[in-house]
Amino acid sequence: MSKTLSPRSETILKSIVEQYIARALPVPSQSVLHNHGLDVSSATVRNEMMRLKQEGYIIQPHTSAGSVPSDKGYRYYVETLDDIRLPINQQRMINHLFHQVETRMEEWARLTATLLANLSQNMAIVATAKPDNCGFKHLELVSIQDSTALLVLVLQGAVVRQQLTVFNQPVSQTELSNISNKLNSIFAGLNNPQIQAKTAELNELEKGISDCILNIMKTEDEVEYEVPYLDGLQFIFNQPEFANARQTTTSLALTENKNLLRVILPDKLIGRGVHVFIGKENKSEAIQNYSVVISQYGLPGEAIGCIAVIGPTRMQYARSIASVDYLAEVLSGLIAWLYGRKIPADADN
Amino acid sequence: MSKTLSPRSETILKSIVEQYIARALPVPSQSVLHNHGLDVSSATVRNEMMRLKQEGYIIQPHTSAGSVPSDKGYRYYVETLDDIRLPINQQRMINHLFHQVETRMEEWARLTATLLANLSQNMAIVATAKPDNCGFKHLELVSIQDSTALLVLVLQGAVVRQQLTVFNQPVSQTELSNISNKLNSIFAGLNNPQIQAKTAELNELEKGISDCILNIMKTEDEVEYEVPYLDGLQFIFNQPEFANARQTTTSLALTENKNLLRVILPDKLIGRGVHVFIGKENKSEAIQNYSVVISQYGLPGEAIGCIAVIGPTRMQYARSIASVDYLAEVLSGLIAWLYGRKIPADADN
DNA sequence: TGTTAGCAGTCAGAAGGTTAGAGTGCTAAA
DNA sequence: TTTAGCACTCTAACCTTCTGACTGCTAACA
Repeated sequence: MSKTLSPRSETILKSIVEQYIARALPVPSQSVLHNHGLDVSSATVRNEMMRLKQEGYIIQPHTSAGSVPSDKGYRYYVETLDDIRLPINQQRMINHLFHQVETRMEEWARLTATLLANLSQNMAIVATAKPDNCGFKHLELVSIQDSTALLVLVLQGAVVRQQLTVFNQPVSQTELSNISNKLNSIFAGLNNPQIQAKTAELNELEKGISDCILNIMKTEDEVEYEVPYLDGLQFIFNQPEFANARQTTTSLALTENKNLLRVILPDKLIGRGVHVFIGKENKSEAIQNYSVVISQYGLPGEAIGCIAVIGPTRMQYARSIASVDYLAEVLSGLIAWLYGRKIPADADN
Repeated sequence: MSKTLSPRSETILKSIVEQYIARALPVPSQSVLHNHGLDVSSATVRNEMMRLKQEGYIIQPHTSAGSVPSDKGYRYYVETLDDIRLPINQQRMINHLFHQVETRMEEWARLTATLLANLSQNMAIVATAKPDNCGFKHLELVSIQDSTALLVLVLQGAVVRQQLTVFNQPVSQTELSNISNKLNSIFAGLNNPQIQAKTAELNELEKGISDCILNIMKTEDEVEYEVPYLDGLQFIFNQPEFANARQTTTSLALTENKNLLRVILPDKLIGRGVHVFIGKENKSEAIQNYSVVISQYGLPGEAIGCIAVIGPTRMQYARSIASVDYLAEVLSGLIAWLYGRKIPADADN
């Protein structure tokens, strides 16, 4: 899609994008000159800028103003970015922090969200990895009182779900243990339809429990992503461009909180790696003033989660891309480990 | 603390508070007249308002402006409120919704937060009920792969906690089951120090597991409240008084998200029922522009949670108080049921 | 053909001044 | 104690003016 610009044009565009990202003010030709050590006059830069404007890479807010990158300008900038790896010391810091919560899975997403938000200085969203087709692993019934029990269900991928179960008559812990033992041996490793097929051989009480299990598993299968972890909302609100657009921002970031993932996800994330959607490139109108840097993680075909950074189109793309990339790698490594798969070679250094 | 006002003064103050709550604009004497059918002239109202101002119930932003209630004015208003029960149809709606999630405990807090936010049209915080002294109930070890197991711990009050455990050598599911059976019979019903006393009689592998258990239980005991559920942030941001105070609001509501509970909780919540803290009455400076309507719920001495509404001092107190009151009752009923206690008589109609 | 100096032209935003009217505070009379 | 009436105050809206930051263009130059 990107016509190539001459090296000088590219330098100028790059300078404009970077200065605008840094200062959020239209960039005048003088500043471009000053920033990059181009050995030409501001008039020459102006000529080039005129061409960039004609080709749609930059926009002038008004006649006597400097230039602001357009979505197309940002796109060119992102495509010509190089060296977007996270600095080694930050990688080490991340590894260290993840090592500390290695055994507490529920912390993985939270930590990722916090790190991602702070690294990118933008809002971060982390959806936990969900098994594609969740299989039964283990059941436990713990008596809470006479006729109420806590059903604890462990599914594939170490997903734990609990639910209260109320019986018509009192059921002792011994009976509960017998039931769970029986169901554990019958259901081991099965998925929803397979379990459904087995329910014929159960008595009424067991049937009730298995219905409960099926219900939970069905819910798990239907949900596309878990409720995502969110962090760094404050970065969005502190952006100067949103100083007067409170309403818009608010409705985006908060009201839609729960379906935010649906909003930012494009129809299909094709292939692995980091994807960037700039402004109008987003399918959802609600975020066409924003950019999204997003990546899936996990084991394709087994468990897929996704992490993303959302910020103004004027965001630090290099930082965001590097952060998303690295954290997706780290999470993929953890998931692979959890599923007993080989950790990808580049995820553990 | 409240000196009583003459009936007419009270009517005027009430009118000012209510109009200011409704419109967020200083209330002129004319509007007071118009609002309440007082059979006097605006000059008379002005005289009364002058007295209210001198006694600190209302404030004038500037000489030629209408009146705005002070914290003291709001306080008087709240104390003289009557009939602050939730309408029956709303109560029924709430009961219905809770009935639908009765068995899914993790939904209780989320639903409460959503309801509270929407009923009060303000930000709602719900901290789940935490057992005072959490006792061991049940342990389960589920093999994840050769030398990794998922430890699922059920504590008193149907609290479920999970954690991965990594062993030095492979451990089979049979071995794991033996260990969990043994520990279950030894630890049943015990609390942290009691379990610690029993660890002498364990072998190394079991010791590792019990350390893990102790660790989780210790963490549970130390945490005062769980990470609270939050909803209705959008209501705060849409308040007109925060249109230009983005920074302040943001730092309050988002940055401090995690310790928000600590911020809003007064040093000691004495007694049951709903408490209201208006503006400067709050101990934490960060929320001295806000009002907090808060109530504990649960079983005193066994499991205590807390729910609160936070909004501008210009909030709909009647609605908020009624909502907090009723939802705390409903939650208390659920907790009582969970703990096998009698449901308080007034919580289930 | 590309580069540059120079300068006219444009426009946003700040600064300053004016005005309208909303609302009070006070006074004097009922 | 209440009220009419009026002077006074102060904000917010609306001008106008001014400044200076930048561009866009032209004509000369390499």
